Amino acid sequence: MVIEQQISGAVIAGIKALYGAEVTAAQVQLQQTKKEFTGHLTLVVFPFLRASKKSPELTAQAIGEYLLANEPAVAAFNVIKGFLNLTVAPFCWIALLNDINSQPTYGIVPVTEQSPLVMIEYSSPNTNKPLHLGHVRNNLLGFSLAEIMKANGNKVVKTNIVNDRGIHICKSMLAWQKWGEGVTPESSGKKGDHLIGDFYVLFDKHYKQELKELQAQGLTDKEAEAQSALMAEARAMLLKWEAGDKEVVALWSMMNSWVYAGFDETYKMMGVDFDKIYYESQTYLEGKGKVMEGLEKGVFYRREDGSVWADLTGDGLDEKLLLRADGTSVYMTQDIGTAKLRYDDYPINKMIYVVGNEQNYHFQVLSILLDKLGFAFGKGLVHFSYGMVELPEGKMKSREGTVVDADDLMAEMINTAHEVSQELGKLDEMTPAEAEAISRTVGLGSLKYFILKVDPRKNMTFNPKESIDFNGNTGPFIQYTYARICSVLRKAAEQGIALPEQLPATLALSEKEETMIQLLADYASTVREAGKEYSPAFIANYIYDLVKEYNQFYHDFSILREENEELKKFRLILSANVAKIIKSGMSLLGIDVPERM
RNA sequence: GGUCCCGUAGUUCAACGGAUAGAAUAGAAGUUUCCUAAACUUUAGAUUCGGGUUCGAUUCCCGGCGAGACUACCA
Repeated sequence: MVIEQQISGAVIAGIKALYGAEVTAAQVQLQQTKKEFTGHLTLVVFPFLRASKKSPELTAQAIGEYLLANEPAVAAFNVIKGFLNLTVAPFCWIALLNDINSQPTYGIVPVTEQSPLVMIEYSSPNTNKPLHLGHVRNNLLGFSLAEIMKANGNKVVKTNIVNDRGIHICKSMLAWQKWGEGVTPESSGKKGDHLIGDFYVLFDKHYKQELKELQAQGLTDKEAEAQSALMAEARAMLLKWEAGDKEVVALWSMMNSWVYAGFDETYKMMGVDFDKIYYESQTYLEGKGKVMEGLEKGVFYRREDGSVWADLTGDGLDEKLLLRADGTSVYMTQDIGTAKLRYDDYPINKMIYVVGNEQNYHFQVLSILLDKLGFAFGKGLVHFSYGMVELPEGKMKSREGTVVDADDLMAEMINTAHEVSQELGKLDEMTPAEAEAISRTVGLGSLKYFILKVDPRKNMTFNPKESIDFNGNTGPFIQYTYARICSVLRKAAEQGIALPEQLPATLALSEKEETMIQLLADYASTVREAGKEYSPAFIANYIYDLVKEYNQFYHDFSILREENEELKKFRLILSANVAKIIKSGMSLLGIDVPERM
C-alpha cells in the first residue's frame, strides 16, 4: 500500500542520514503491528544493527526520532526490543479510504493490448467416467487462478484437453454394445457422463469375473489377463478406432457426445468455463514430428527395438520413452504435441498446467524436454501442482466405491444450504425461485470456499459424512456479512443519506476504524501476492480476516444510529468499500455473493 | 532401493527467518427492547523427535521416526 512505500522510503533515507549506510528496500521489513502493541506498522530493526553499531533499542529509538521529524505520515512511535512500532497520522487513513473509494476496481490491474498472455490448462477429464471430488479441486483452482491472473493484468486463455480416446473409452463402448445396446441418457434418465461411467464399471465387473474363472482353471494372474477375451475385444476395438472404422467411430462419437452434455452441465453448475477445448483424438498424433526432429538433432536416441528415448540422466532423472517400438505415441509425446499446437494457435507468454501433484515427475520431464527441443517457453512452464483430496479413511478409490461424485456433492451442498436456511427462517419471505437461487449460491459458495481456502500444494481432508460448516471460516459467513452490509446501505439510501465522494481529512477516527482501512488497503498487495504465488488461498484467507474484523466493527459501532453525520457517512463509506472488496475478492474465487440472504 | 512432498490444539486450516505460534470447529460460560444472532463476548487446548546455522527457527541445513506420491511401452 501507498503509506507503507512512503515510510519504507523514509526509513532508507533515515538509515543513510543517521549511519551513512545504504540499505535495500528488501531489508526494510515493515509489517503490521500485532494487536497487543500500539501502532499500525512495525519496523524490524535487527537488519540495521550492523550499520548503527548500537543496541536494537537505541537503533530503533534513533530511527523513530528521525521518522517523526522527517516523515509527516508518522505521527508517533514506540520501541519494544528490536521492534519499532509506528503510528500513522490520521489524515493518511482518510486519504487512503478516499483513494480506495474512488476506484471501483481497487486492487485490480487492468488488462491492456500489451499485457502478456497466459494460458491455463485445467480440468482435463477422461470421457469414461463422471467428474469427482478431485476434479472439483482442479476445476475450482484452475478457474480461480485464471481470475487471479487476469486481476494481475494478464490476458488469460483457459483451456481444457479432453482425453477422449484410448482403451478405457473402448471398454465403455464394448460394455454398452454387449449389455446395454439401445440405452441412451434419455431412455435411462441418467446424465450422459454417469451412464458411460456405469458401463465402464460394468465392463470391469465382467472382466474381473472372467479373470476369476480363468484363474479357477489354474492360470496365473498374468496368463489370465493375457487370455481374457473381453480385453482382447477392447483392444481390437481400439485398433479399429485408430484405423477409422466407420461403425466404431460413429459409436464413439455418439457416446462421447453424451458425456460432453453431462460435463457441460457439471461445469455450468460449478461455474467454470473454457476459451478453447482441445481433444486428444485430434492431437494425439502431434508430437511425433517433434520427437523425430529431436532424434535428428541428436537430442534423443533410438534403441535396437526401434523405440525412441530421451536420456535425462544428466539432469538427475531417468531415461524416458517417447515413441514405442511400433512407432506409436505415449503420454509425453502427446504433451509435446499439444504444447506445439497451442503455441501455434496463441502467442503464449506463459503456460500453466493445473494438474495434481502425482504428476510432478511428468512435468519436470516435460519442461526439460521442451527446453531441449528448443521451445522458448519450456523452462518457464508452470506446473500448478495441487495436493490430493483425501477422505478420512485415506485416498479415494474407485474400486472400493469411495469416490465422491461431483454432481452428487454439489446437489447435496445445495440441499443442505436449503435446509439450514429454512430452519433459520431466511427463506420465509422469498419466492420458491429466490429460495432456490439463494440455496444454490450458499451451498456452492460453501463448497468452493472450503476447497479454495486451503494451500493448493497441500493434501486436504474432506469428510463427506460431516457436511461442510456454514459457520466460522466459511463461504456463507462471508456471504452473510456481504448481504448484511447491503442491507445497511439500502436502509441508508431509504433514509435519504447521500454519501460524499470524498471525506474531510479532519475526521477523527478510532483505532478500530483505522485498522479497518489498513486491512482494506491490503487487498491490492494480497492480489499481487496471490498472483505471484499462484494461490487462491491467500485471497480466501484475506477476505476472512477482513470479514471477521468487520463483524466486530459492526457490533462495536451502530452505524445508522450514529449522531455525528460525518462519522455516520464515514462508516457507511467504509462499509460500502468492505462490501466492494468482498465482492471483488470472492469473484476471484469464483464465488457469488448475494445481496440478501 | 531412488526421487519428491508432507508432519502445528481432539478435528479442519493459518503463520516473507521476527514480538506471547493465529483462526475456525467441537467443549465450558455468556449476549437479542439495538442497522440481518449464518453474528458477537469470555474460557480451555498444539509446532513428530535429536542436532546445526542465527540476535532470533514452525519456517533454512543434517539425521531419526511417521504418512503419502512418483519410480508403466496407461493417460
